[in-house]
Amino acid sequence: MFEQLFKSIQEKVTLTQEEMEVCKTFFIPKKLRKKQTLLQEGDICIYNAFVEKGIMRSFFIDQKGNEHIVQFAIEGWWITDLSSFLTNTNSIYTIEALEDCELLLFTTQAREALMEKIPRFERYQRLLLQNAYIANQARINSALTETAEEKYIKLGIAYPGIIKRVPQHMIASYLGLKPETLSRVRKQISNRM
Amino acid sequence: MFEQLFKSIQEKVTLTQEEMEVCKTFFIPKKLRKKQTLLQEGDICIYNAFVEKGIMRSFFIDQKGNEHIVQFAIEGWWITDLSSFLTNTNSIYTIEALEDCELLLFTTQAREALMEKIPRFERYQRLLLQNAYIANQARINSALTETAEEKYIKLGIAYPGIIKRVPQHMIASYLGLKPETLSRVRKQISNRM
DNA sequence: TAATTTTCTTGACCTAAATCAATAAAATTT
DNA sequence: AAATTTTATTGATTTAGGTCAAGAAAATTA
Repeated sequence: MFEQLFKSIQEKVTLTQEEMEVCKTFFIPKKLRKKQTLLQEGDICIYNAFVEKGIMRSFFIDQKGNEHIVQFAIEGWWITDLSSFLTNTNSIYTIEALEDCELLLFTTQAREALMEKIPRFERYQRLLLQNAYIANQARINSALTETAEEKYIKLGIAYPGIIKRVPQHMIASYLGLKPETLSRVRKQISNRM
Repeated sequence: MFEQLFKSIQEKVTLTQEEMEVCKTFFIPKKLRKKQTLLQEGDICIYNAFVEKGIMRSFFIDQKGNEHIVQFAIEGWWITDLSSFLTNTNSIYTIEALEDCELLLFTTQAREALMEKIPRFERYQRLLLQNAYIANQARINSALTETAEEKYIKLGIAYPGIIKRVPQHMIASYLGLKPETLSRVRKQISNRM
């Protein structure tokens, strides 16, 4: 149940066996079936969810009624509405399982308490936030500079696992493209090979 | 010299008079003339810069030779290449003064040391990172959902000071538009009023 | 204040991606 | 296995914003 989580933590900081045992008690294991939601738009996001198994997505609907996927999370990744989670405000995102999932839920309080108890855990959390920030920065630059084809190819290189496991129209949504456009982009790429 | 900085800190955490004095010793005051740079693309960004006076920008040039402004920073804001600063890697951004500026420079080491010495300062730093993350998230959503006109109007509402102080083609660059497009957008808006 | 550089505007035209519409193929559910 | 829903493809057309080019107005510098 905790393999992925400890793998993720040990990549960034070192915890003793004892600390890892303490750690476990702060997480709530939770199974979600495909299409079930962890968070509904408008609610306050009280969990940061670590994905042990399966794949999740967060998305929102804009004023024009278009759905936009904000993030995918596969095994070993965290997913939450960080803005809502950190500042206790209503979420604009919905978080949903795309496959049957096994999650480890981490509440705001558990997070505070565990950071208090295990200082190195705070470092882990800070590094996660840094990485999330850097990934977002890259995504802004991508949205501003790349063509549809470049975006798709780069995503395929960076996260081949996601492209294989997620319906194509959701990849399109994540990249800010229409499904028809992504279909055409893919055709063009394969025509050239 | 430190008014803006302490104002920024006190908005988020409370420091004693003594702590503020300690704080001061960790910053390097630096004046930059218009067009001078704090960071050149390719260098490692060793400073997080706080703007006491003036206005700074960070930008990069993409493969196609187009310049993209990543951030503006006016009085009371921080500017750096966070990715380079936090992970000690070569920067892809250049950071430049758009007006004569007074900065307070904060090195990686000073940051670590001050966070060690004044724990509440670590909280301030964490809150800054959170805010930066949330702002970036909003910017991605904006890039993905808004028209040129919406982007410009929202920027004007959120940061009227920036629109007034920065050349229009730089606003365009920040919004991911061409200067001609922004000029036309502005004409359309004023025609309707 | 003349010269240069930077900034902004406008027109004509182009293009990448969106939109609308129709099918077809897969996957799920009954 | 039939019915339904989800997913993907393809064609015709539109459109928001980009590109190219020229000129004017401001701001800087000499």
